[in-house]
Order: sequence, then structure tokens, then C-alpha cells
Amino acid sequence: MPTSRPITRSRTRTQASISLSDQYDVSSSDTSDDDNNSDLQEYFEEKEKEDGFLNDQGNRTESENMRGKSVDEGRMKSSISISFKKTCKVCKGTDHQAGFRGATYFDCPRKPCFLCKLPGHTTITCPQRMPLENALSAASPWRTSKNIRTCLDYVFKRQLRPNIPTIKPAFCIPNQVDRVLIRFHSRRITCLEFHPSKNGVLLSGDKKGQLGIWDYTKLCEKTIYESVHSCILNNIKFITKNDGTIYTSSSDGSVSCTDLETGMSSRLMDLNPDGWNGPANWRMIYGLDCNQEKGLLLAADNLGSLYMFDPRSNKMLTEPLLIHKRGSKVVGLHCNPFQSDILLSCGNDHFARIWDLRQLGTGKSSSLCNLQHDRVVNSAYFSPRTGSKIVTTSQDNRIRVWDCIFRDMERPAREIVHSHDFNRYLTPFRAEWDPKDPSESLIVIGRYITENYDGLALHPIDFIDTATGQLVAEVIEPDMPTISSVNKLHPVENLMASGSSRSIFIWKPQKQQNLKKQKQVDIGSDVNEEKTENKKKFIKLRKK
DNA sequence: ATGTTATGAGGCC
DNA sequence: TGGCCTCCCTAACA
Repeated sequence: MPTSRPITRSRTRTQASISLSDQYDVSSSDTSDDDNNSDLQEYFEEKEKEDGFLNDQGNRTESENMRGKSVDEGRMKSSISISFKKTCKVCKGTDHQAGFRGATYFDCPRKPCFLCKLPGHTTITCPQRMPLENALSAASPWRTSKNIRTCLDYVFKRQLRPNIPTIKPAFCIPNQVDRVLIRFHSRRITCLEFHPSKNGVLLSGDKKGQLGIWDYTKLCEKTIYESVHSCILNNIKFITKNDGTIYTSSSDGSVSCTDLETGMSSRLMDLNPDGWNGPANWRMIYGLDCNQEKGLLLAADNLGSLYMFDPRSNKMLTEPLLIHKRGSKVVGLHCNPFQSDILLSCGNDHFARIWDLRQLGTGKSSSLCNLQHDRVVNSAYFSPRTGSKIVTTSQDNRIRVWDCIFRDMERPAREIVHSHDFNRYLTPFRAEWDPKDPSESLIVIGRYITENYDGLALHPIDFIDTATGQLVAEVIEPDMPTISSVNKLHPVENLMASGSSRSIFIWKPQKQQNLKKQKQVDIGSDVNEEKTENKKKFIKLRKK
């Protein structure tokens, strides 16, 4: 049985960079799995091949099931009296097993596809699983509705048309790890933000409410402020670019203002002034954004309400306004970069909604537009330059793009199937625009399911061209086996910061970009190895 | 090495 | 509406 191959990819690095693979011997492989292989395991392998578990469709016919069962039982009876058949952890069936085989994950064939949610196949054969070379087939075609509805036309139409370039420049992908802060935070990272004016400063928040400040141009200059919040730090925002003050929101129900130099923070707003009165009464703030023109802060809580206040006078401007279904969490807020009175919100009620702040205060609290999704909307963002497009990330494993917010909003212009449907314990995935792309079409988002790269199970960071639905690049790092759900592109430089578990990675473009996926499906190898080799090494390294 | 646990949303009654 | 159960590629720590 072949063992996993060592990492052979060569990479150039800067002097200051940290490379995990420099710190351990990648060619010395862990041993041991082969010896433990029981007859039973071999039998399961054989049977899977016989039964066509690995067939094209990933389906099993009824007769095959029956046949498998009887052979199975016959064998078990002949050897032992107590049945200890291995069952599928998903459906508890006994004739197959879901899970990793080497670096390739096999789904339970009896469940709908984990990627596109449709029955009849698994993720391995899913037609929506985007290969880099042939990605066009992955996205659904442009949709046009006959019912063209004009929305926000009065704001955008004239100003924006001339600003949209006709020639699309080549994308520049930061696909090579430049430097890393391993275990910088004590809990998983929940948000990242580049300082808008201080070069090389990256701010990060974690699940515990701690704020991290890292000058990545000087590797050693990093600070953690521990007492900014008491639980999940959800957002970091600036009101003025040259300010040394940041505004943060948290699941502790507060919005804080923190001085970056001193770490002194003050509460601007606290939805839980009486402390903990049980989970039913606890309020959390997930959405936060600022209206740059007016210098206002907008925050939204877990019960569907929006709060507007002036951070200078620390006065609430209006009563809390219900902008999503009562009792449902508002997950995100985003002010339009071109017209900051236009607000985009998204929430657990499966909607993203567009609002005009000028109409909110006058008691006319109906939204301009409601964008329906099939499940929870993790994020919704206006495009960074013109604000005329919207990208949303929903838990139904689809990224939706609305192309022109002053035209047809009935349906998204494009739906891209992409794996970001997570169960608990992860920071929600959010597709974000590349602020440097003049065509406003490139987005970045981490991927949940693994891909097999030269025998390594890795979670890539995907760059997708929303104009075509094409997967432009999938960025991986052999030393990063964890999921990178927080990804932030630098507003000016060709850099990306990504938060993966407790570590932060800074990525830069490779001189010669090699975007071709090095994929090897090694069905049948390393059958017993649940955790891949690189994962084990990463764990070892972190324990040092 | 293996078990535990942090936790959220959907679905059912 | 609320309580209870379930859940598929986690990650870190006992």
C-alpha cells in the first residue's frame, strides 16, 4: 500500500517569512496505518469495489444492497459471534462508510450531494464541483427576467455608467504565503481588517473577544488587547481613515471604541446593561458598519433590530428599528460605498434587504428591496467601487450575484455553487469583493470541503470571477490544513490576509503564478488514515 | 491515542 | 411558539 508522498512543491520566500515546512522534516512520513489493517477493512475495500460503491453515480441499487448484506452477514457469522460491523457515520448503513480515504473524502451515497444539495450523486461526481480548467459549466447561466424593476435608479444610473470599465484587466492573485503568525489568538479568528492608512497593520478579532494588532512588515510587532470584548468580536470598523480609533462590535452585545496605541476602550453601546439573565435575554451585535459621510455608526442585533448612533456624542439617533424578522439574527450590515445612505443588511430570516436610511427615520421603514435566499445569508456586500453590484453568501452553498442594483432585483444574475455550508464551530464564510479589481467581478471565499492535492487534504481559498462564474484560482498552502474562513484582500496592495483557526497568514502574489491544480485522486490508498499526514505534522508543530 | 466539548440552525411535534 | 433532537470534510484540549 503506498504511503503519502512528501511535499515537493518548491516555493520562494522572503527573508522574513516563516515557513512551517522549514521547521520540520516533511519527507519523514508517519508510519503505522498499514499494520493495523484488519481483514475486515480489506474486506470492506473489496466489497466496495465489487458493489460499485465507487461507481459513476455513487448510487447503489436495491439488489446490490441486498447482495452486499447477505455476503456481509455470512462472513461475520463465520468468524465471530458478536457483530461489530463498521457503520456509515452518516446513515448508519453497514455496507459502506463515509469519510476520508487518504486525502479524498467519500460521501455517504445515500444522502444528497453535500455540495449542491441535489440527490443522485455525491460530491466526488458532482457536476457543480468546479475544476479550474473547466469552470464555466459550474455556474448557472445568466438569468433575465422580463419584469425589469427599477430600484435605486434615481441614485446611481447616471453616475455609475461611465465608471464601469469596458476592458477587464488580468487578475492578480496573492497565492503564496509570505508570513504566518501561528496561534496568534487563543481562540479562532472571527474577523480581519487592514488598517486603511497605516501601512502594514492588520487588525484581527477572535471568538473570545480579543483584539489583535500586527505590523506584518515587522514580524515581531504584534499586540493582543484582551479586554476589549468578552465574547466573539464580530466586526472591526474605522470611521475616519487616519484615525487611531477603531470601532468593534461583539456578541457580548456592545459596540466599543478602542484606541490602537493604548488599547484603552470605551463602551459606546451596551445591549446587556444588566448582565447575564439567561440565553433568552442576551442580546448580541453581529452587524456593524459606518456611514462615512455622516460619521454615523450602524449596528444590528440578534433580534432583528437596527441601531443608529453618533459615536462622537454617543447618542442614539432613533429608536431601534426592526429590519429583519422579529427575533431573527441580523448577520451583517454594509453601507453602499458610493451612496452611504443606502444600506444592505442580511440575516437569519433568509433575506438580504436594501434600505434607504433617509426613509428609515421618517417612519417609513419598508425596505427598498428584499433578496430572498433558501437559507441563512452569511454576508451581503455592495461592490467596492461603484456599489452597483451585490454579492451574497448563503448557507445553501450558493454565492449569488446581483449585477445592477438599479435594474432587475427579482432574481440574482448568477448563482454559483460553492462549498461553504458549515456545521457549527467555524467562523461563517463570506464572499468578499476584491477592492482592487476595477471590473468589480473578482471575489474571494474560503472553501469548506477538501480537495486532494498530491495526497494532501487541503481547504483552498477560492477566487471566483463572478462575471463568468469561473474559478480563477484556488489558493492552497501545504502547511495550512485548516479551513480558512476569514479572508481579507488589501484595499491597495496585492496582499491577502487569511484567518485559519487561531493563525493568521499573509499572502502575496507569486512571481510566476502556477494556478493549475495539482490534483491526484488516490482511491484506495491509505485506507485507514483518517487524518492526513500534513494535518498530523501541523498538530505536532503547534504543540511545540 | 481517543474522547470531549465548544457551539448554531433546522426540523419536528 | 417553544422544547427537544439531530447534525457530513472542526479544532483544541483533556
